[in-house]
Amino acid sequence: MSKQTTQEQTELLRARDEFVTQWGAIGSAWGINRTMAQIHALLITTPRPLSTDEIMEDLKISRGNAHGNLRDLVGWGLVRSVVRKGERKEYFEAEKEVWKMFCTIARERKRREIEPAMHVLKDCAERTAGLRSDEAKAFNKQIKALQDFLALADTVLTKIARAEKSTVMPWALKFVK
Amino acid sequence: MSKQTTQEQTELLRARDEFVTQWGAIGSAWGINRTMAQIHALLITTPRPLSTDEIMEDLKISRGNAHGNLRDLVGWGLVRSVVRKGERKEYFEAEKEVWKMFCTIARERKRREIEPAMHVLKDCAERTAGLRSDEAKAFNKQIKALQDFLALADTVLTKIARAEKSTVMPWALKFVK
DNA sequence: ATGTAGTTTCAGGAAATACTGAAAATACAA
DNA sequence: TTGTATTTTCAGTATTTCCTGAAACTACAT
Repeated sequence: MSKQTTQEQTELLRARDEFVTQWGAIGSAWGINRTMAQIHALLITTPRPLSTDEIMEDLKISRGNAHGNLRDLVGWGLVRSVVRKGERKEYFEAEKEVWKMFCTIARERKRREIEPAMHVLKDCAERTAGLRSDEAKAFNKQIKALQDFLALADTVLTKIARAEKSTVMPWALKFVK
Repeated sequence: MSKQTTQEQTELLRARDEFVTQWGAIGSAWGINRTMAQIHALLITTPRPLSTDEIMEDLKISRGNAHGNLRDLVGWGLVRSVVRKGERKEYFEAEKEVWKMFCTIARERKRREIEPAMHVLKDCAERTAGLRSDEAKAFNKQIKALQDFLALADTVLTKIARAEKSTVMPWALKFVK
């Protein structure tokens, strides 16, 4: 292996490391735990599936941590486990196509967070629907405004996430201009 | 004050409380601290500006906590402080129009989180642009795909957040059907 | 049955984050 | 000035969240 190649490999490893680290930090700003974001970052930038042990070693994390976060990623639908025939060990690979990733994340966050939020709003709106004081009316109106907005956002997101990339992209590009 | 009125007031307070509590929980799933989300929820559903002391009492939090989170909300542009003439105390009121709220949040998250993310990607792409191994090429390609997607999303969001509600809503409604 | 490779669980500990409360600073009035 | 109301800061503490590591479990091979 030439010196040149070794240097290049090092540079690639460094870049991937930087990406993994930073992606973890970014994830936590969006309420996603650091390790989960890091594992995801690692998997989407590694061409072959990785085993739990490889991930543990690369990120210097414990088995329990790697295991749990991998299961969560599988639960989100962002990662799938693959088994090589003749081997017992489980390997993991991420969906790499960015558009699909986006759709999956949108769908899941919708299910996990937007829908519960809508329930809260619905409940608050119903509980105050009959009240007659000015303050109660204002409250009810404000809650309904939030409800309407969320419902619309939800619908738009759903449509986008269900559509094919090929139908949304041209529209998005047109929109941008 | 009639018994009827008192009951209604209690019901309103309960509903607001429920909203404030749940909104705090929802906020933390999106990486926003619970108290900040609660103060925001309180302010957007209260018709008049509130003082730090009123907020402290309502949410049962310390002065330091209330103060810091109020400053953060002002920093986000979601809340502004108002001074009643002849009074020293500072009062706070939230932007209540949901569309404006959305635009503000979109603008700020873009500035605080999407832009840093784009820098990371740009850096990783540049560092690996010249490498020739297949793995490096694949890495570079994947990073660029993320970059393109984020850039597009960023632009679309910016456009939407800059546009008037009156221009976006009809489009959104049309899109939904 | 027994051994082995691999996975899962979870009690306890560590780290990150958020909060309190009191003291210091500030701003204004008399 | 001096006093008073209000805001700001921040060291220490509490809480939440996350992680470790080892033991229990599972599945399969011999």
